[in-house]
Amino acid sequence: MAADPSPHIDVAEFAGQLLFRLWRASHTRTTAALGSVGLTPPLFAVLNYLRANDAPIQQQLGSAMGIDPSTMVSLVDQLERDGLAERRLHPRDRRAREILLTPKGRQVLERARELAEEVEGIVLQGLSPVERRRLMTLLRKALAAAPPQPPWSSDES
Amino acid sequence: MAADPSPHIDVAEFAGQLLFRLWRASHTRTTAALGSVGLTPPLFAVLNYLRANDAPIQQQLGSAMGIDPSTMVSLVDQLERDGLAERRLHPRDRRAREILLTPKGRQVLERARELAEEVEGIVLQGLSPVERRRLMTLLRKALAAAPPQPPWSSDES
DNA sequence: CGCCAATCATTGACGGAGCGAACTATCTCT
DNA sequence: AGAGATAGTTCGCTCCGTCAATGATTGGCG
Repeated sequence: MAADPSPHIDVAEFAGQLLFRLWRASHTRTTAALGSVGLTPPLFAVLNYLRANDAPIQQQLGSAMGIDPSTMVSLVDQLERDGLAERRLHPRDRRAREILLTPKGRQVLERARELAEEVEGIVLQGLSPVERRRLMTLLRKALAAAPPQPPWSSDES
Repeated sequence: MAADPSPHIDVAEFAGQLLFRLWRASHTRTTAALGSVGLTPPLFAVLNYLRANDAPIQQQLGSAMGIDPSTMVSLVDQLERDGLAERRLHPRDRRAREILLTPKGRQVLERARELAEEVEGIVLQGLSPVERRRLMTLLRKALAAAPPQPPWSSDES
């Protein structure tokens, strides 16, 4: 914490770089941890969304989390194949499929969430509980005010 | 900040997800902005490293930023092709190549840094200057304490 | 003085992931 | 009933990163 203790830890100067590095640190470990319950970060993100929002259709799922519809197909396929979620015909719109968490999906998700929390604890071990909360708050605030995104797809976690 | 104001802004609960989303917001715009000077985020990151560290060899470059050596080859290739950097034989170790910024590389980089700052201003527009600094500080602190990474490669920005 | 393991850079093959376009079925609106 | 929009799906393309193998070079150790 003095002048420049370690020569080759270049101080990343831009927020994007810092965000990326810390995300990557988190992502690597999260991927490993989730693997033990058969999940990947994107699947985990989808399950979390399903946990909070009841029976969304795929399109909602996708646009809410910035995932391309065609990518969402394979994600839901995987969840269905593993018995963690299932498609159900929408009662009023036969084009749409509601996505539902299965009991097994709920169980696996809860376990996965514990694992994710552990990982988070490790990744943020340099911060006190107060600082962690501050960080989350700042991230959320920035995100809420950030101009909206063109549709994307991808990782999460 | 009350109960649940907007239904489909799911509050991402995990730090990893927040980091990812904000990074993605930054990354998309950074990519677009850097494109106007012929750069990509990884190239930009490498140039920044060269700006701060004089004449590193490729292996230093790679390991310092967590980029796979084989990936680094093509990155340096691009920089060399565009005349932004060049390889030079290491005076003492003929296996190694020192990477050097060219004058043109310096110019382009400075311009790119201005662009990156603009993007940062947009992405973090929801935060006051004080909050931005706080965010950066927290990110740096977390990163410094985070357990080291297995070698990776990839984006940055 | 000469091998031997380790290291740097580079290449090529492989696999995975995301994206855009095209297609079917269905809805909505008039 | 017809026109245009929308949900989901499929397919192919392309880009990127990873891994193992290779060639040149170094440094250590008999």
